[in-house]
Amino acid sequence: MSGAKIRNMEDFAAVSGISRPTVSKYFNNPDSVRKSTRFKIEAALERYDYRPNIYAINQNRRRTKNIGLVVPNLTDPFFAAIARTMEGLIVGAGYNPLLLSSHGGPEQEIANLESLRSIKPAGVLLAPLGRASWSDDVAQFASEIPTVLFDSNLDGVGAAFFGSDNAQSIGLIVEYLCRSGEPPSLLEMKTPINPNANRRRRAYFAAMERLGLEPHVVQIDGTGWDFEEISYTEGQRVLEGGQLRTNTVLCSNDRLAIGFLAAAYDQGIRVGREAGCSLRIAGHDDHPFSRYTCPGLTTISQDYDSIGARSVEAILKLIGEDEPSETREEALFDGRLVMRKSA
Amino acid sequence: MSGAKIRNMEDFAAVSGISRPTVSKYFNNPDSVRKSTRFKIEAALERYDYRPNIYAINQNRRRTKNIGLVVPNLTDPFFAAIARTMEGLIVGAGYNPLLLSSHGGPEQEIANLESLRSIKPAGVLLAPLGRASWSDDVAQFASEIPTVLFDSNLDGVGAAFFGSDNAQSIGLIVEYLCRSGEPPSLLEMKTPINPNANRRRRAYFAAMERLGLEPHVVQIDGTGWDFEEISYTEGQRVLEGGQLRTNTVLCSNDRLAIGFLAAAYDQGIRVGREAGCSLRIAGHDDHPFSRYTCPGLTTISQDYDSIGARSVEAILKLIGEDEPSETREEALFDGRLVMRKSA
DNA sequence: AGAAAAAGTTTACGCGGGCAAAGTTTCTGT
DNA sequence: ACAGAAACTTTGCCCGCGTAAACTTTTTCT
Repeated sequence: MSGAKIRNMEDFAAVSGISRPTVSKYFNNPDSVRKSTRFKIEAALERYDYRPNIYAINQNRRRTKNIGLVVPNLTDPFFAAIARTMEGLIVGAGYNPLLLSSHGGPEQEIANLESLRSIKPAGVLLAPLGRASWSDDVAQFASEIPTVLFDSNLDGVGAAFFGSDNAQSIGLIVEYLCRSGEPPSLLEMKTPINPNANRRRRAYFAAMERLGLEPHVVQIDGTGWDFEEISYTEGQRVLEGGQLRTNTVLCSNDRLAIGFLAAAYDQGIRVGREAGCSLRIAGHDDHPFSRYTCPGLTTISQDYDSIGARSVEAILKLIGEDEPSETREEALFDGRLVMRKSA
Repeated sequence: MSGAKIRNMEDFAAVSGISRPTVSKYFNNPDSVRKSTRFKIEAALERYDYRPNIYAINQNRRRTKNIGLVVPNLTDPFFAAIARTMEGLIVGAGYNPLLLSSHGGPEQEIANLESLRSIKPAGVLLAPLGRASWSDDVAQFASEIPTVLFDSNLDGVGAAFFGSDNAQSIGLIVEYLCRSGEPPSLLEMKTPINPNANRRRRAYFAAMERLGLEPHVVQIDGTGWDFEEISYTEGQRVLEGGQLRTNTVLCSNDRLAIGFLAAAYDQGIRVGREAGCSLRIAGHDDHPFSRYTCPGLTTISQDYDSIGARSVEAILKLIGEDEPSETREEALFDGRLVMRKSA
């Protein structure tokens, strides 16, 4: 790096021996200039390490190179993980991801979208809060800025949705549980935040019916996102009150299962499918921590990779199009049974 | 909202009946204008909902209102939690947080800083990777942009550092363990990524010495950030090989403890301080899941709130100053013993 | 080699606001 | 009521880059 101070593209163009408009062209697409000039510019780049001013660039562009990535709750390792993979894909496509967490509140979700709006993102990937979301506001946003939903759906909102096929995955684990032991009760929150919870309940009913068994749902009280705490506290009550009809419980998600597992442990109940165990617990989502619960949690692993990849793919395609296509793309991916020792 | 389209501050100034420079002043600080004009502007704001263009604003400002927040790994709930509290504080102070995760790699850490640099942040809050960090590059960055370090320190880098007092916290838990049972061995990774691990080892030695006991360290192999996996796998070896000198293990952090707990469970070892238990396990950090391990993990709760608050406070002060003060502020906060059933 | 095509250069303007200077109006305090 | 301070208005330039038009140079191809 030389001593001369490069303050802007003008200066940089001067030292590289290329005109400013051409330099500008280079930064927008290095391949759009002749090879020889590209080399000149890149040579200068090494000597002076100049970078175009992002704010000046974006002021004049309609579409920036930013892609918003909004998740309900980064504290939940599930979302942290999926956000991470999507971030990688976005960067790989030459865009700049902006990660925002709604921290479980619809106000924050809308605030995030508003804050993204002022950044003029090329597109937004949104995992909505679900039932708690202010759908109308989200829909309004999605109608103005290319938006793809993932994880949980809001009917008709956004240009596409990718998530898990709860019917398939719940069917899979219910069948497994019935095949290998007593049929499961379903443990869920009475007022679930996430619409997936409702889909899972319906899937549970369908699966049980298919097997000719009577479904049994245990609903626990509690609001908010502190799932483990809720199922830990309420789980003790469920266990003490003998609310379970069989020795098997399918929790609507792993975080509930983790709390329930702790509740069972505290009551001295041995969990697992081995001899000497009096309770089987299964979950759904394959939470990063589920591998290290005691015993390891049998669960469903969602196909994060596909969901992430397809979502990013869709938003990129959407960005590329001039006018939004009329059809809303929707795809559900199969879950995979992860057998551990809890059930 | 009226029909007239407001395209810029000029238009908005017109409809609000105030001159553009004064409107500009208002947006920079609503209290800097007379009350009557503020009302006029705010009235217009309700009718037209105009927002200044962020890019145009930042292009001309020396210091933007952005504060970078870089953590080593958002997948780690510990950092997710602390990032969340800091985000709140930053927003509360009228700044705009930009959350970035280094995903455990020094390249990504530097890439994050570089990407922040081009955004011209007012300041940056950085929890460095630690030993893995490219210190020189980080130091270079910190010398150009107001930077405050937290969680793990890099000597002399940045204007301030806030973290936990490992000497105090490790002393506390070692004393508790010795008082309540057999003295602990220390379980840690052979090549820890985080410099806190080294401080904790030294603190362990010091505490044991103070109590007139002989320290005993068990170092396990493994690289990367997949702590649970490492201690789960290696923990089995440790337990089988009888590498423990007593029935008590202090893990360098909760994530290691979680893996080790799972390893013990798999071997049929009952963990806890109750009768019938043959192993006590303690951790450090009070990981969000430590409450739901089986049994609940006895650990040290770091004073996140203070660390977060002081870090944000420091960066705001730093931003406010014209010239950086010469002295590097450094403060360590006490940990709190969290007693659960594992030890 | 000659001509068309491709790429680069000059020149000029615009984006949406920050900011400074000079002048005008409105608000304080006595 | 009046002076001085405070706040506001006008005017005008600047930031750093995108981009268009008109023209010149280089490349490519028959």
